[in-house]
Amino acid sequence: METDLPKFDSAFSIDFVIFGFEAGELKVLLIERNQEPFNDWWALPGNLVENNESLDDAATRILFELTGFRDMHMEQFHTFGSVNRHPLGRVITVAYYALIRIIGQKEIRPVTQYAKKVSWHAINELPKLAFDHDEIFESSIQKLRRRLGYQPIAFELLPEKFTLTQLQLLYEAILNKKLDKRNFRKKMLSYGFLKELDEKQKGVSYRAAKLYKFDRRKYFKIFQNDLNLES
Amino acid sequence: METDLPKFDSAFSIDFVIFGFEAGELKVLLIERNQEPFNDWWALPGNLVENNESLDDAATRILFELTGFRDMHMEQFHTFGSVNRHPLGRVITVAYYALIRIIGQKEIRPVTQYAKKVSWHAINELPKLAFDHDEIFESSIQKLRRRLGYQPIAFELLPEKFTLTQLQLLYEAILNKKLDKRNFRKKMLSYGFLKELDEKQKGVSYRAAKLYKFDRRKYFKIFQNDLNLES
DNA sequence: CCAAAAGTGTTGGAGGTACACCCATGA
DNA sequence: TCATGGGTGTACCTCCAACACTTTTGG
Repeated sequence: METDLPKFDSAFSIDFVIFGFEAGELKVLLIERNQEPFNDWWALPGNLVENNESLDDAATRILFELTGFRDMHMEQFHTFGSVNRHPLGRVITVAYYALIRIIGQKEIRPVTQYAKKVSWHAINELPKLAFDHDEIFESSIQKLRRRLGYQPIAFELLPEKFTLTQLQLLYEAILNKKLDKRNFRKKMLSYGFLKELDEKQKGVSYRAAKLYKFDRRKYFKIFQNDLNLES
Repeated sequence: METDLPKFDSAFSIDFVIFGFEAGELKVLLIERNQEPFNDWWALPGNLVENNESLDDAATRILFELTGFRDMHMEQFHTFGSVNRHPLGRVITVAYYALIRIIGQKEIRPVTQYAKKVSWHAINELPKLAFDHDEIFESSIQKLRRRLGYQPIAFELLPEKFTLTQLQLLYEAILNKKLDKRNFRKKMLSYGFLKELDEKQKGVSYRAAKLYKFDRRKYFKIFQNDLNLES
């Protein structure tokens, strides 16, 4: 066991639950650890926060180092600070979720020395994770579900142009339940922030669906701010 | 300026937004600092996390030290980690809100050496706060508003026996808007988790109102778990 | 022409909103 | 008896849920 972490008796880290949506399934990016403790286990990607960077800056940097992407939607959702969550010492971790568009860019650039492999895992078939990462994941999915109700996060996971069926499948994957097709479409379109394009799906061997775009400007015009959505 | 904080170039703290409800107003407990930086400023109470305690344990301890109360409802809501949020060095703070029943126990026991005074302030008349505490407060009230919709937090702020008008005033204070009396009562009673008592308000110079109790058991029977409340 | 998914309306019920007056009590 | 808040019902409307068939397209 090596202890190459600076100030390891009291360190901050950031751990990421990185969500992607592909083939109708919600997926999470995991790394296979290349280091004790939990060598060979799957874990959420993450790293330590440097002394001269804010949490959000650290999150941006770490996500870039891990995936090669910038400007992903990300948000802090909980901080985990049990004394013994890390066997080698005290590490408090701020958990973020990130939403990325898998489509088109399947190859995540290989990562730090901490990871042997990086790969997407369907959220219904996750392996047992290292540390307290099961708990972190569980917490992330609950937050995601809740925020789906009042923030336009679904569109961060879809390609720019998408069909209503894709959107519905994504909602179903996040909420983990079936929705009624007609009701779903009616409601989504009634909001007025989906822009119908003059374009159709390509390469399918059945009737091609219309493509839509999320109109962020209209969305924010309709919901001045997030909070106006409720009561 | 003294720097008596241990490991001050990278410390954790917990800051509290402690809410109370009194005289129809939502209030927050602030301390007047007795120390540089921000000597004489009002600030949110808080303290450093020790190395051998989890965040929630630290929160419980700190809240007890500050107020003399245990078993208050409290919950972490965000972690603030700008590099320069504390002028003397890097301090990452995990913000919690706590809900306490002011009624009957107006005297908060005097506090640490960090505070000259401790007092309740109506949330609409807050002074400018030290550090980034304005931002932390703002964030807390938004979380509180949202959680009011799906968690039984109002009852943590009211005395055990309360009138429907008190409950309504509390909702109005948190949501910062007027509600319709008849609709509010109808809806609250329709949930079925308020127990009407054979008792009335005392000491008022007008018709005394019926008292109610929150029936936690029924609440959890009705809403198996928090998440079932939505969609 | 077949397989596959796209696309489309109506109805009933629940719940939300708007709204105004009489009642009970203590001073 | 008066001032103060307590307590109550109805009508409308919006939104949600349930539900099945026809259309389009590529192979």
